[in-house]
Amino acid sequence: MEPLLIYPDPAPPELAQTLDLGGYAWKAVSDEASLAAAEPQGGWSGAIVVASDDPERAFTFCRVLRKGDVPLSPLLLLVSGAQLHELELRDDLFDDFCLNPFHPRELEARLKHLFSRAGLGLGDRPELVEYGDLVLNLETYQAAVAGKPIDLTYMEYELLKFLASNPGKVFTRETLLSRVWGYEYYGGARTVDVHIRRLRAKLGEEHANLIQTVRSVGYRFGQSRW
Amino acid sequence: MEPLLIYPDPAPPELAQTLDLGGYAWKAVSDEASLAAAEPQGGWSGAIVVASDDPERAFTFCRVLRKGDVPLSPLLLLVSGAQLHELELRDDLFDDFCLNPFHPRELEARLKHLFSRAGLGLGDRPELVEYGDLVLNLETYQAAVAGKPIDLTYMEYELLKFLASNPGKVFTRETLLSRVWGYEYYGGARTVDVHIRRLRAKLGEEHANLIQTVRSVGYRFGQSRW
DNA sequence: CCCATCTGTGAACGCAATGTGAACGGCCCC
DNA sequence: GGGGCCGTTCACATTGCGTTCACAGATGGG
Repeated sequence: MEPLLIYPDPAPPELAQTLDLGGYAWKAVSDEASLAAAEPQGGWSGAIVVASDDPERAFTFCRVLRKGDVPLSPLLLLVSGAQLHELELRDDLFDDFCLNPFHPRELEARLKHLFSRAGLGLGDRPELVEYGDLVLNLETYQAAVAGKPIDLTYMEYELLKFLASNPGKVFTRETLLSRVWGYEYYGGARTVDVHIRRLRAKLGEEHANLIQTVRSVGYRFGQSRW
Repeated sequence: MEPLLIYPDPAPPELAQTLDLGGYAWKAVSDEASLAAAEPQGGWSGAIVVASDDPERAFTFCRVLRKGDVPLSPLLLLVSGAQLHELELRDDLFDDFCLNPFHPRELEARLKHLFSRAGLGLGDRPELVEYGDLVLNLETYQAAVAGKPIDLTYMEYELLKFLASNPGKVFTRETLLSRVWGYEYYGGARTVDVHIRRLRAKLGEEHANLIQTVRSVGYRFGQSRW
């Protein structure tokens, strides 16, 4: 079996021990940069990301994994109990999570379950985000409105994807910066404005109202559902 | 949102309490036979099966759920730590599991994650403030009276939210200024009057009396308890 | 019934939040 | 190295709306 990818490097001793005892091959990496170099011949079989220490960096790492040429899955996240609330709105970043400190048997059970389900091929449906006339194809990074493809840059796409994945919800600029851009941001909340404006322009006059301004709060995609 | 199916009946008190506190609708059934009869109009939104007590029967129950006309998912399994090994080779019976006794926050996090993955963006029900015909959606910053959306500015919304969150209570203008506008706010008390007036106007003639003037004191939302 | 006080009302002002166009600078690919 | 792409930032225009004011109407006490 191909090795598991562990983040960070060095892996926590308990984790390393559990994996070793369970007979799993694994390799730890310290950051995104060393990902490619560390990748084994046959690729990774899955990943475990420990988020207890530095959640932001861990989430960023997950994001990189998910956006790779071959999205890495299954992805198991290790979080402390106090950080459970941080999982919200980040469900797309991982397949399962486990509380840290963990019970070795629980971790093993989750790994087995994940691999089993991955083998069932449940994940081979085309991943689409749809809302009204808008369609985002997550596999091909293409977007279309009313059947017509529109050309989005990377950031535009990511922003639209996030918004369209949570229709009706209002997000502050700060939230968008941290969830879409992925790092704590210093300065320029206006960056969001500009991207919103370009999105509206590319959506076309007819669909520009898909993104609404909520004054003094932020932006909202689509209509609320009552 | 459609209710969750719980097995067995009666549901364990901690589980019932956690679901109630989390705002989930649920219904417990005692066996496969009573499944059809208990099924709600819109079907189930998911299921939680407690396997701690009688694992065999619980797994049988899961099997029935999975083989129904409409396979029930997501399906969350509650197991005790000692039974983790029983999960093996049964991965197809459930989507996720949680150790029992469980931490309420972990259970909620797993539910949210499951719903999110299932693509039912409905996993997180909108947080609402309701009073009579009035509904405030805290996530979308939208308000509606008798089903009709009304357009509120930021301050109007905040003021109404505060009032509607404390129905029947009388607040002085000073209190409102400090609680809604902020403690450090130095402004004329008449500002409150103007916002109240605009709120009444937007609520419509029929519902303007939701906000009552208490002369020489302040304002009250909703009916007094006397 | 009158006056003091409180509240409702419409309009006006001014600031802060957002829209908009343009320019800068990093990055990658010819 | 140069040129295009794209994310970011800045300066300026615009708009929304929170606040204030003056006055009218309402209320209640004596």
